[in-house]
Amino acid sequence: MAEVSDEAVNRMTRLIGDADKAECKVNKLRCITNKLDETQIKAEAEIFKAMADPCRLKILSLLREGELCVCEIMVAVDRPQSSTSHHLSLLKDAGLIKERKDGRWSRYRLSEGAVIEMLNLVKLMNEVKYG
Amino acid sequence: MAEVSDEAVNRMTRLIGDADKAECKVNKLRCITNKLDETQIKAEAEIFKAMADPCRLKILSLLREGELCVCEIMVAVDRPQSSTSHHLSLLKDAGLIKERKDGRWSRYRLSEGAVIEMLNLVKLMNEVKYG
DNA sequence: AGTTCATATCTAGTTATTTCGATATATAAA
DNA sequence: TTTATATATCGAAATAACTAGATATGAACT
Repeated sequence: MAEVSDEAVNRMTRLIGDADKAECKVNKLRCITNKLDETQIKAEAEIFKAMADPCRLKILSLLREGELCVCEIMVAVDRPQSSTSHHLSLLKDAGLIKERKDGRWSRYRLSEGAVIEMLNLVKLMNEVKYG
Repeated sequence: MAEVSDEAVNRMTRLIGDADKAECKVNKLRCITNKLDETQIKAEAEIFKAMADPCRLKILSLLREGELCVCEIMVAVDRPQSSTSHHLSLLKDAGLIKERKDGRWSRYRLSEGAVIEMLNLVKLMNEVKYG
């Protein structure tokens, strides 16, 4: 009966008592995670990674006010040009901001869509946590 | 007139031409970021950090199905106990999940509130990004 | 008290990220 | 075509995060 016979099933059997039920439970749990597309999960993690930095969150907040070029952003966040540019390219790769070349300037703006909602949501979550 | 006389203003002056206008612009930009509470921004970044890992995203997805104990989660995500436990404590510290002690078991569930919305939002963003 | 089992914490090795100066690219003006 | 300026990219050092084995804690059972 046991098709998935491994440590996990043994452990689950000790937990539940019945070996068949245990195997069933393990299969069910594995089934949920197997259904999750590994590539998609990674891509989603990348989006969160891009937002997981104070400086980049500041940049996103700034861009809520409108389009800005790198030299304006670096002044606002008070970081050297290379750092600012690097953060911007991470945000761009994650799809959170868009770039528009304009002569020697690169002007950045928020991507249309869910970025602002995301910022609002996390603010809310934080308020709930402390508040 | 120049109260904030530094490199940033000089740079902005070269950009804009007028020194007073430049100072004004720098002040305005700095004002936006200064208004952002450093502590709050860091706390928000911590929340995103907690979500910025494929394994932890899997755990959160799992917990959408309901409360689970560590030994069930470690089976589902196929990681050793210590790693699983570590990820769970990060998620808990970020306020994304809640713990309930039950004998020798620790049972975890999603925090009420915006966690699910966040997961839905990032999924949407990813779909928009690729299509 | 001793044993067992679920979970947490510690530790060290590895890998990823952040940071910023230096350099490269590219546009525009002289 | 030289010069200046805005931005990107490189490189290397510092820091942080992830991983997993080993050990510790703590509850339940004997």
